[in-house]
Amino acid sequence: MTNAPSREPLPKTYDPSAVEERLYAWWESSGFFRAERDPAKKPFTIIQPPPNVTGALHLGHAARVAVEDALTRYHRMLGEAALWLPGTDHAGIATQLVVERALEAEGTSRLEIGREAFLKRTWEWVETYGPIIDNQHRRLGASCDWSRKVFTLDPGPSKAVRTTFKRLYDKGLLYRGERIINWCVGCRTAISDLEVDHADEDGSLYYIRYPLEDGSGHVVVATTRPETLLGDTAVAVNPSDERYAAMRGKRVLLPVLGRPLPIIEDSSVAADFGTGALKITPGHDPNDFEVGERHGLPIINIMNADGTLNAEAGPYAGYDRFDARTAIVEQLEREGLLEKVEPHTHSVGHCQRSGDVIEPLVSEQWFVKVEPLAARALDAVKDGRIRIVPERFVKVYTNWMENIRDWCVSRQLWWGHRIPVWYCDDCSHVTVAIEDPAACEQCGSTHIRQDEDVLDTWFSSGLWPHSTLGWPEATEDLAYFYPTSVMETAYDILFFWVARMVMLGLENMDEVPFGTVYIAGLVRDAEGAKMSKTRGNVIDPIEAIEQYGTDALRFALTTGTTPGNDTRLSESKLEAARNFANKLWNVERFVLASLGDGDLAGWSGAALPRTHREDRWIIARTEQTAARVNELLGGWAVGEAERVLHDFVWGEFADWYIELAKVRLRSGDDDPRRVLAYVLEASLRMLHPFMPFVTEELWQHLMARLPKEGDRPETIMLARYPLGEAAGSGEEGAVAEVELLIEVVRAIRNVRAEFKIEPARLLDAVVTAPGDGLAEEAEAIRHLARVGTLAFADDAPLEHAVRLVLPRATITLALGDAVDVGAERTRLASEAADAERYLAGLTARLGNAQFTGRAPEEVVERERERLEQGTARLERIRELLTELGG
RNA sequence: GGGCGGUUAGCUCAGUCGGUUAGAGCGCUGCGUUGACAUCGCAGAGGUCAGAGGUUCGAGUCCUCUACCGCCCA
Repeated sequence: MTNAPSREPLPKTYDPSAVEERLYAWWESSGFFRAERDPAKKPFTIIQPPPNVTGALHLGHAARVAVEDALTRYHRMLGEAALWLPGTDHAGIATQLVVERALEAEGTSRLEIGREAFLKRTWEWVETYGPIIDNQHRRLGASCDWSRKVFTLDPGPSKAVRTTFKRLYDKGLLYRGERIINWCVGCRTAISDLEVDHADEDGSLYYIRYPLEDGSGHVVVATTRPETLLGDTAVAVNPSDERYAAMRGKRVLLPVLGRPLPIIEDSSVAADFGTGALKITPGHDPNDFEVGERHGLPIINIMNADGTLNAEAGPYAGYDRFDARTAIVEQLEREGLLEKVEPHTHSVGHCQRSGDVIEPLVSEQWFVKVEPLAARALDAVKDGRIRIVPERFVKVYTNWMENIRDWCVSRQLWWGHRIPVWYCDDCSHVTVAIEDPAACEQCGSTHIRQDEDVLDTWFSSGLWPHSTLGWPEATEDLAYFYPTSVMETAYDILFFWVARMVMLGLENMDEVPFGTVYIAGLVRDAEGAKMSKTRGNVIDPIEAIEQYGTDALRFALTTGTTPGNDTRLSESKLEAARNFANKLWNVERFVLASLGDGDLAGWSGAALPRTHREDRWIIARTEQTAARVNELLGGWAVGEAERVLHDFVWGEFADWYIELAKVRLRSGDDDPRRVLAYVLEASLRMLHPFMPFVTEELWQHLMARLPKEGDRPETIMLARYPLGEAAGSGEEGAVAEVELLIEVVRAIRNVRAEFKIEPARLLDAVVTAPGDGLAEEAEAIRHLARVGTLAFADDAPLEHAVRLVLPRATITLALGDAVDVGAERTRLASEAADAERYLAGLTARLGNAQFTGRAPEEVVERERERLEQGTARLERIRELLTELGG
């Protein structure tokens, strides 16, 4: 693999497709991405949030990659041992559903082919689709260490899962119990509270009469789910509810089934909801389950795993849950037990994966007792060991941690980490082990069966920052790279993932998993809608890359964005980013063409020419930009750093320095050659983390033309990031002079545009300004503002001329007959009015003793200078008005 | 019900410690093929920083309230 740049001149426009795959292959095969442990270096570690192994990357992933890669490349260029560790997630439910769907299309099912064949089939699927993700990452330019890539089901992470399970079990933090859980009939598994999406839906509130057993009347209960009455084991009222005082101790008869139910009193019943009497169904409602526990009520489960009713439902056994509701309501109506039906909006839980309505039901599952884990996780954020960016998410995190409930971790799936628990048929002992046991640890019987279920996928991803580095083995990687530096992820998985990593990281490692959590926003389409396949507004990152280039996509996704806020991606943003890459390309084309054959020694900084103010100005601005960019990146403000770089490269270097340099090069001044090389090379390095491909390509071409100075690595990836330590200090004079020059040029161009002077016509000008600075820039002014004869004098004739009064200079432009004295007078009068208003404000401020006394010295000083300069300018405008007879 | 965010130019968004006459991209208007770039250049228009009150010498930025939009949790 060679990356020798061609000697051909660069094409007129940047063509990413001619560059990207070649450079990536070269980087990868050269081992530039590999992180080496080096005690002399500071480690910088990012563990990549593992995407679903069978999925495809979407723009959200692309945005994550853009930021993580930028941070990794930046820290690598700072000389740190930068590790970006890639991985994929087996994504239990999602993957199993995909394979089940494929089986369904073939007319079979997982139950038909059995567990072993199903798993074999799923592994085949993973092997087929898994590499897609990796290749998409390569297209995105991800500089991750492929040699360390991990999959959640690899032996290492699997052992980490089992080890964690056993440790938590031994500590009593993992238990098996009958609890009410969220059951998804589509996925046929329990899911955790977090995997349930709640949506308000229009339903009905049914008022049902439960006759009193003694025949003395009835109690009316209100419910949104009448079919669950089949599982009722009580009716409850609030003890302070006088309406029901007479019912105390009585029993009612359950409609349909005729089962007698006690009337119980529980303070959790809201007297103002419905009738104040509540049916209690401990087997199918989370609140009722708690009421049932308090009152020792029996639990009746009326439902099968597929959502049909079981034998407990009596006449309705075998009915689908929704059909049962209709049928039962009809029966109640027939029997006169349905008092009324009111429209009612209530919150209905749906499975995040399948969309099915969730059934709360009682089931035996494994739970993690999270309270003790959460307490430590809370402290880690409160005491600053973990910093969340942006800070407002601390509150969200804290609030969740403080109200946490036990985590149901068993899933009735086949795809995933099988629960490392074996039940003994002989003595019923439960054996929990890291290695598969051959016999019951208590009685030695070989009649043991492993738990059928697998663990929640988040259980394994919760271990990710340490399991990927080798835990539970005490590897050198773990010792060196843990705790990791930053975890970047979108806010939608703050609880799912970040919170669990903190809890489990602290539990296993006794140390936080990362120092910073960088919370990103979501990527939306141009209209602000969430991208989704059903909505059809998904932009495929690979298509965007093919159309605009990887650098453009990355730049468009991240520039001007801010952590935690959503961003919109549109064609126009992609175009703007592509144009910027092309601008950079053409800046280099100009620089290369300008280098000539002369001696360029000193270009890299040590011996740069620092005599001409223009050179001093752009060198200072380069340093200031670098300092600013480092400051911003230190505060994780990636988007703002990119904007600063964009504005510097385009708005200062290309628009002004290059245009000024052209003038000097034409007049035989060689100094700009080295300065151009220096500024461009530094710009490429500064931009490299964000636009890796175009900067590498241009850097290689540039380096081929420049004498070797200092350490020159093979790749820009390993070049040192500019720090801008000098920050342009001592160059304030040069900077101010060039800024004045720019003002003068702009002012003249403005007049040319206003008066519609054709470009070919040169204007004569007289400039009045203190000092020699502007006079030395005469050539620049003449060329950039298209001035013919340029004189510097204290005075100039006003006839057929326009006079521009700038804060630090006055320009008199000969315009011939185009000048209308009346219009000039009006223009100047309005400028004078503006200036007066401005000066009045300044005078008032400076006249205020509170201001001069309390404001910092430099602020007051600055205001004084403004007042002085503004006053001088106003005087000149007034003189001019007098001259014009105004 | 509790919490969080947003409201800044026609559109999409920046704006870190409170300190110029508030910025960028896109769009818009006018001019333009001067040897890096028309994926471009030059010039310009466009803002009561949602509203009200407060703190401060000074508020887009801090505090309180209100309105609308969005999200999270229950």
